[in-house]
Amino acid sequence: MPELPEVEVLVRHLNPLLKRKRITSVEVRREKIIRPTSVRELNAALIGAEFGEVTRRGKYLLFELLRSRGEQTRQLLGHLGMTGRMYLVPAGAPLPKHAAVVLGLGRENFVFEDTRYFGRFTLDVSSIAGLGPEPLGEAFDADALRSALSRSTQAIKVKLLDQTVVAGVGNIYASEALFRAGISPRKPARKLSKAEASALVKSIRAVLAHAVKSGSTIPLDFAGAEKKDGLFYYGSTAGQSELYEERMLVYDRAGKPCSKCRMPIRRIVQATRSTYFCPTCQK
DNA sequence: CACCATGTTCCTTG
DNA sequence: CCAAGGAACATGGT
Repeated sequence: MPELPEVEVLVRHLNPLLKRKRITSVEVRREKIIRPTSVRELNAALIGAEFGEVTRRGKYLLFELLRSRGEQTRQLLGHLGMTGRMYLVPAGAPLPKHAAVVLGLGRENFVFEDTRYFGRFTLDVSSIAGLGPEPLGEAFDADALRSALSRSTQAIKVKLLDQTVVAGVGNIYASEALFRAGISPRKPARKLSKAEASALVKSIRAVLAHAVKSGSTIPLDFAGAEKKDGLFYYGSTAGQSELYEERMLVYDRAGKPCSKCRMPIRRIVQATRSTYFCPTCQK
């Protein structure tokens, strides 16, 4: 479940679990995931290093690697793609079918599992350089958003997925934020008024902050669960899945009544991806 | 078999 | 150089 809130909750979960743990082995089962880093480079950088802080930038996870005094510290960059998960399991526990990278930490293994293998686990941190502002940070305001959109004729929904405009909004929360702001997803980005940009900034912040708070509150089913593996995933149990979906006002709700006006929610396709909105509430 | 899926990157076209 | 559109990546669910 990887947009900014899911990554943020995962980072908060992993940080205390990984801190000060020493990496004793590295097993790369899918080389694509560490690209452009080689297995040799990854081994050299990781084996013998300890984890420092785990932080987040947009949808990326950043793992600080501490080495003994005098040696340079490096960073490891993680991205969950569409289906990535990261969790700790006891050493010797069976690995899932799509385990991409496994780090040995003594009595535990740190597993990066990714069914579709769209994720990343690499020493190449260059992709964070071009990211736009953090949506929950001070730099993200109506002026910043408007100037980022000023030359774009594309629909606002499509531009919200552009990580250089704002870092961390994905397909679910883009639809949710536009609904809360009362803005049509088809509105050309550069036509947003100052008032609309201001409302959109507020709704993006609210939607993301609320999701982080909910994710942090829900007892997530991480390592230790029996049948359902240990993972980061809101929908890992039926009850939690319902809680999660209830929070969505428009996403994946085509045909269901709008929470404000009861008209049916519509699904359209923009830039090959689904958008959900209320045609009467969103102009 | 068809279509859908939380994301990014690469290629082409204008 | 830039913006925009679309395919590619890979696997699984319905």
